[in-house]
Amino acid sequence: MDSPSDLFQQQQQPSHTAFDLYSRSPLESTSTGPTYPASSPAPYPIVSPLLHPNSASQRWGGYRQRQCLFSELPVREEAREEDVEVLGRRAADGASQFPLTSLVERRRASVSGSPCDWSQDIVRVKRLRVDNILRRDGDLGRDGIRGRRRITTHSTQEEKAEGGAGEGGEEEEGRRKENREGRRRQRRELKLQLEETRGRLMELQRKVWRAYGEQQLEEEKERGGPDEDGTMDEGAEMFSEGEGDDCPSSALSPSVFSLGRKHEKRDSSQNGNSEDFPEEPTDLDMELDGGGVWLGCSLVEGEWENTCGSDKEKFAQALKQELANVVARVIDRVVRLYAESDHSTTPASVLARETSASRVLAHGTEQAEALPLVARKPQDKRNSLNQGKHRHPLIPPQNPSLPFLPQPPVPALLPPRNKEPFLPSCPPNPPPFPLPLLHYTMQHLFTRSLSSLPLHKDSLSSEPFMEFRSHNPSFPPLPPLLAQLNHSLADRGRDEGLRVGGIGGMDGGDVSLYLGEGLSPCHLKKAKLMFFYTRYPSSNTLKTYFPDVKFNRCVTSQLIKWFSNFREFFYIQMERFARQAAREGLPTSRDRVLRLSRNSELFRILNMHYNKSNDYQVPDRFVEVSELALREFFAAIQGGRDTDPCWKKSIYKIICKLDSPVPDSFRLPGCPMDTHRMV
DNA sequence: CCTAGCCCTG
DNA sequence: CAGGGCTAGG
Repeated sequence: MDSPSDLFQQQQQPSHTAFDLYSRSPLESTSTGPTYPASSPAPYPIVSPLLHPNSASQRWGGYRQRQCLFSELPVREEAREEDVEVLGRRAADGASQFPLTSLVERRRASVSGSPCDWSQDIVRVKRLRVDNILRRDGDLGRDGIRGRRRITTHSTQEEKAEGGAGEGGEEEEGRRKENREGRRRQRRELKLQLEETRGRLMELQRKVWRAYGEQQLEEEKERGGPDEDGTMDEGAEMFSEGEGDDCPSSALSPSVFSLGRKHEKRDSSQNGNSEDFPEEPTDLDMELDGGGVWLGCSLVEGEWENTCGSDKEKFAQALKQELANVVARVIDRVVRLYAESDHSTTPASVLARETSASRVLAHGTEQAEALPLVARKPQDKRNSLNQGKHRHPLIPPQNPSLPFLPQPPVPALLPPRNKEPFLPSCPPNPPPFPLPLLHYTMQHLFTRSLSSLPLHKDSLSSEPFMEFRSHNPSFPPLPPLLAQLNHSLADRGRDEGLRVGGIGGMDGGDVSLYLGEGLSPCHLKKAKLMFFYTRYPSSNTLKTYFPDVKFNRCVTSQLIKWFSNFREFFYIQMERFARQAAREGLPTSRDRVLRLSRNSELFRILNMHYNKSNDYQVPDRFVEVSELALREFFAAIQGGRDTDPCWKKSIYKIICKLDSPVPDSFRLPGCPMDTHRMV
């Protein structure tokens, strides 16, 4: 088993139903904090495994190391917000289309001739650091500054010294002088070592920076040179953001370090415990920067164990904060770099990313305004236009699920698609768009072993998944994954009682939701919701959108049969209401066409059938398609064509061309939920 | 021959 | 919604 699934296992708490999982999305739980995706590190589910030193984090060693390297590069605080923007855009630019791991590795390898260089440097630095700390501790111990054990030893020392003072004052004074001298020497040594360590770190960072910059430049050249409007090179930008200073030596003052330091200071001031930390800045205080360095870096177990209890807690706190921040930033950066490396785009993906991007841009005026000019590249011009049009953060600029609709055969009958299918379900708070992206990103990072989930690059190209936040593109629920991995569970899933036929109620979620094989009530529900988008799904589509189903002939034909039945019901209703309209005459039709409103009986019936629990916002497109079908039936009936035994076939032909892309959230196992409507 | 899709029935 | 018959198309 690869680590990803393990991580999921450790990370996820067992949940009763998929609905729980979906409804307990991080989006929802944090929806009150509008800016959290950018500034608040905590709630990323993906971060949590990192925060458990005993579990997943160990397995993340390699990753942590990378993260450490990234984090030490100059970063300004605002950069995070910018990253969020850029991340969104980049993601829309197709970030999700490639496995991130390969990029990271490629870049990593390209940083130096051999990857070992890095790790060896790091090891050296680490050793120096540990030495440093040990010496410092020793020094501190003698000074009685921190650590209870050290305090006691210190006091005993002092007692001894005082006892000696009674015997001979001069002798004592000399000894004290000696001590002072010794301490000074030691401090000097420490300083020197610190300088050396810093130097190495800088060198390391310089290497990284150079390598990345070069790599980026090369890539720029390859794809036709850097942007002409003076846009910063992304690679350089990545590591010099906000510093305006190419010199990596400024790397020692970025947020990572100051943050680590901040924590320590805050803690000491909170405790008011001057024994733990010196109040006035000393040379040692400077070393906290060094401490920051290794807060930013990985903390090896030995170091962890060496710290005493209270420090542990502080470190744990600081580490958590730091890790969360760093991970978020690193992911953002990697994604951005990664997206940047993708410049071959199909028209379709261009369209998709434009919609997603504009949506992202429209997601919050604050965020949109925070988007630095640097990030606005020429290719985003149209996005900017879009952004201008759809400035309101609550209003998505366009329903991305519709862009690929072929022109309907009777375009005149279809009113312009100006409605917002998800408008009612748009969140009152700015949608935390980076989260789904993060999730997907991390899935890309770690999903290789979860190949059963078709969340790979090609499957995300035309996806309006950002749009679908209300249906919670959170991590795939664990149960299906487990079920896929766990044969006994899957076997149980095959039990007759858990199959669709044997179950009545499914709306509250069912224990059999994700048992890996066969189709569950949840699958049925999902299929019905999918029908809102696609009336004629191919078996490939079905496989794509039911990743937790083990497909065989039987299951496939059952699913196809379901859709066949859905169509049947659909057409029956259309015909029925068309006939009724033909009988009764058109209702006060200003435009002399049959309209299908959401208040109509027909709509109610359709909604009742495909969306029984009414927890899903029926997309406008479905209403439009239904309306078109209704008109076609109506026209055929009025024209007397219904005498032809095959008269429906032409209508079917029309309708089957009106399938629209299914939202990405349907790719996740389980049932997509319009959670917003549930609130 | 297989499959998708429609139709009919229960 | 499932089962079965039927047909068209690959």
